[in-house]
Amino acid sequence: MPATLKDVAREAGVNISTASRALNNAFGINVDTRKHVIKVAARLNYRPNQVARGLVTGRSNSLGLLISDIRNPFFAELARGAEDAAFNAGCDLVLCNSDQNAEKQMRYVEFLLAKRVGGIVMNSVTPLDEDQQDRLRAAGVPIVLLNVSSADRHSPAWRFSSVVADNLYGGEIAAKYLIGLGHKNIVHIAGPRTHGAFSDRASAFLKVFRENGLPKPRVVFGEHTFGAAYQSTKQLLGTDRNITAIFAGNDVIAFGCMRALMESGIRIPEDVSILGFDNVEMTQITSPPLTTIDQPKYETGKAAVEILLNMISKDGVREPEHRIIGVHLIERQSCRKISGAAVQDRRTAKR
Amino acid sequence: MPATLKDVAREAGVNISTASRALNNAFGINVDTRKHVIKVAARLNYRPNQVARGLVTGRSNSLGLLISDIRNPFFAELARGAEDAAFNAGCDLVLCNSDQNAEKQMRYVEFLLAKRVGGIVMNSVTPLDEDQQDRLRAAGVPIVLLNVSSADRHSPAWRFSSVVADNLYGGEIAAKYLIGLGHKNIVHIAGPRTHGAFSDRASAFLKVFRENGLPKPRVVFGEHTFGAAYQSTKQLLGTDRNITAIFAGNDVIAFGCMRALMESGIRIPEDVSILGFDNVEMTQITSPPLTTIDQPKYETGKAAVEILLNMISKDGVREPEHRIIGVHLIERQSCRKISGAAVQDRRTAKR
DNA sequence: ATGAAAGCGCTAACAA
DNA sequence: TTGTTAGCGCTTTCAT
Repeated sequence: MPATLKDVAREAGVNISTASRALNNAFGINVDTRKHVIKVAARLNYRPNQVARGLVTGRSNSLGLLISDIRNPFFAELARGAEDAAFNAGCDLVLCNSDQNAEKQMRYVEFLLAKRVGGIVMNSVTPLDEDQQDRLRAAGVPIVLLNVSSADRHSPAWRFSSVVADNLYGGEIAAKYLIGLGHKNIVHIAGPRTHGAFSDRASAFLKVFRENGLPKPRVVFGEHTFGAAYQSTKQLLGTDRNITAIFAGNDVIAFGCMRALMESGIRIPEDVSILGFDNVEMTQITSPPLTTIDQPKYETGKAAVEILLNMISKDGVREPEHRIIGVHLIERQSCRKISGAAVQDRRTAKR
Repeated sequence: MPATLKDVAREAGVNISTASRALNNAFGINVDTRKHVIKVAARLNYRPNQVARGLVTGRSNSLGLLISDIRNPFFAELARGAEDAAFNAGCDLVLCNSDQNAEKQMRYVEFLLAKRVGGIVMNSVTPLDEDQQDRLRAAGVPIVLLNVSSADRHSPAWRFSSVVADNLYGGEIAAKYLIGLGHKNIVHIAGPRTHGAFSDRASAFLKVFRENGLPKPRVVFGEHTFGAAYQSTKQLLGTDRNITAIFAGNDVIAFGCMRALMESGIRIPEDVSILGFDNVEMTQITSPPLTTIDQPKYETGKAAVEILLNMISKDGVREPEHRIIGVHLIERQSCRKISGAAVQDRRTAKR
């Protein structure tokens, strides 16, 4: 239905390849011819068929973004950063929600591969088994991983690029902050243990206690959703009423905790302190505003597609690139000092 | 680099068209031949090139989703509904953030058209001028509009399909609810006036006052962002300290208002009541939990791509399809009764 | 049931 | 500077 290059060429009275050159402003073409062709193209409302172009050039100018769920505000921000970067480079972004489910994730990958996307930004690959990971690697498409575990990243088999927040450092400052506030009965409500970001935060968190000879806090792994966190907290409250602080694996989990606490008539931070992770926009408007650990989400998405684009351009075999995004504590009002405790001076600028 | 159909055919010792038939489980092919071809294809890790297939079949199995900003939780939910529906139909979704900017929106459309997407789900087209709208229509691609104004929808020139929340009814119940609670000094902080959803809510809201001979509430149009709403509210507070209720154009706006109120030491709902719109997940965890008007977001996105898919399948000229999604009040704790007022019994089940 | 051949819309040598 | 030609990887007549 739409006009083709052939139509333009015929209408302009030139050869199809001349028309192609005119429209792609290549060298070696008469200025007037070009002007004429362009005018004809405009009149016919010609739009170059990217599908056909992709077939011959072998490049598809589309990228895949494979995350667990766009409804998670963390991923929404990240996706926006990714999309902006892609758009600036003339690429489009195909959105895929895997729900962190290995089978679904793999189906999406196959899907993207079949579409011949130029590259894929995806959640950590850890839910995938060895076979699946091998197939991924064999596909030969540039891949940038998000939320990789540092453990994975140092494994010799690791050949993908990655961009991750400094979750180890984040877990560490979380522990130190809560300990510094004088809390003794702390629980860490984490996300799925298979998820690099959460496992790193948890292990670094625990490490601080271990290294200081402090009793090991309880850790509850689960889905990183509002509902799951709500349930976990409710359950926790049934067995232990002496908790004074909760370190949530991320802000959404923190929100779920807060909800459960509120419903049980427990005050924040008077009765229990809550510390989040991510610094999602909504943390500013909860009551009390959530103290949390900020990680630049938009920049993470942006960096991921920049690396991807970079890998695509130099399409030889390249060393994978790893980028670590810094995190820092944002003190708001959801954590309180236990009386008598010495508080460290690690106050951070409130943004 | 990846194996092609030709490779499979050669390796299997059959003609390329036989291989094609075998893989597409068409009729008229020997069962054993098929099995053999399939096995070879698997061994070679063959993945049919959708780009090439699209070129010959003329259909691209990708859809475009053009919204203002995925970071808006409303759109994130909607996008998820859209993506799920697309995936179930074997299509992929290209994500585009227009920032509700006409020029950017148009560039994205051109982009999607050049990719020969099968159809586009997009925000209302109202920021676009007549010329642009005509070009859109002329492109001949199925389009489903979101957030259309009812005014637009009844205009004879309107030839696009649409799915919209019942914003008129929403604005009406908002007004009646606040009036019923006894509020006299109400402000409506709306989104952009060019945006159908917001203009409908505002006009229906005002209509109730007009029809009841009540003084017209002030309406402030602006961006539908946290920051803009925060600013508007701050400004409002500078000029008028007697406000008792705010009807926010959507939940994100409501969050911005709440933040500004909190900072000014104004209590919700003791000093001022706040009513939102959308029933975003976070409304449950604000303090107090936000009373708001629910609209099914996931379903909206889902319905939009279903209509799109429907239009694509019957690719003749078809009557545009319009779907209206019901809304209803969710009473939580951000609105209070002004003493002495008669409260209507319009309590709705808390979900 | 299978093969041969044309062509989708475009780019990219190679000629002229 | 322009035209001719050969594909990119696939589907789809039309023969066989």
